[in-house]
Amino acid sequence: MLNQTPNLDLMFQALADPTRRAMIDRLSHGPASVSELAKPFAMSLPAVVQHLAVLVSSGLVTSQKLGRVRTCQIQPEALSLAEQWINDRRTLWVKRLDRLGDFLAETADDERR
Amino acid sequence: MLNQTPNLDLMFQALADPTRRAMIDRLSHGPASVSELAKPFAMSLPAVVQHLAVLVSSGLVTSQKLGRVRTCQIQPEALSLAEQWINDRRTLWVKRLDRLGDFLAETADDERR
DNA sequence: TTGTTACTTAATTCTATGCTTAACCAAACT
DNA sequence: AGTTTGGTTAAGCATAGAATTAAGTAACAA
Repeated sequence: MLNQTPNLDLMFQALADPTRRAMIDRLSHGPASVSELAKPFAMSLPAVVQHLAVLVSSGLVTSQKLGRVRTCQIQPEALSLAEQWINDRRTLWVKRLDRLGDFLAETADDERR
Repeated sequence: MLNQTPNLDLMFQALADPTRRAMIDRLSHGPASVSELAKPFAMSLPAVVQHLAVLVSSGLVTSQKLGRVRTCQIQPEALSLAEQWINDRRTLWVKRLDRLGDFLAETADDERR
């Protein structure tokens, strides 16, 4: 059923487009139909739907159709995954800086003796 | 000096490529030269340098040349910015869920009376 | 049943991205 | 001085991405 296997390539690719980020922004306030999502944009409906498809296949958004309206919502676990990846790398770098700081402090300490 | 004005489009675009994420991963352990960065990859040096250029113009990485070797390092504030964007949207969604939960709990409460 | 709404599909166009090879430059050895 | 090392520049190519228009379907409403 789910073809939204979360994948960092697809997720970051999806987030790289301002239209798609605006759509996520909208969805962060609650679910929306395709035409609701499309309203703020000066582009054709098929274009919006293509953007939506990118978001869905990245796993960041899910959607289901009821009658003739398709409702979309954010997938917070997927967002979390992307967030985590960045955080992990950033944290690693900061920890390394800390160790470097310790080392320099120690060296300065040795100098003083 | 800095053409790395952090820009979400460019940052997420930069993060969307596995080669570039691997480069960031490498740099999260400490600075590296261009050829050090290139070593793990089965692609030409110019290709690696092009990836590096994407990272630099996104603001995620900086580099400077000393003699003939260019040293690269991660820019954690830029990473932070991307991380923040995701976190803000995800958090908004979760808060909305909480309010919805409260509402449903209240409604159930009313039912019981 | 006829029209309108809410999408969906398909074909096309144009630009951007990721890669390659070849040639070049300048610092550092020998 | 000559060579290797580390990186840069440029040109070209193939694939992927963002948009368009036109035509189609299926649900609901009058």
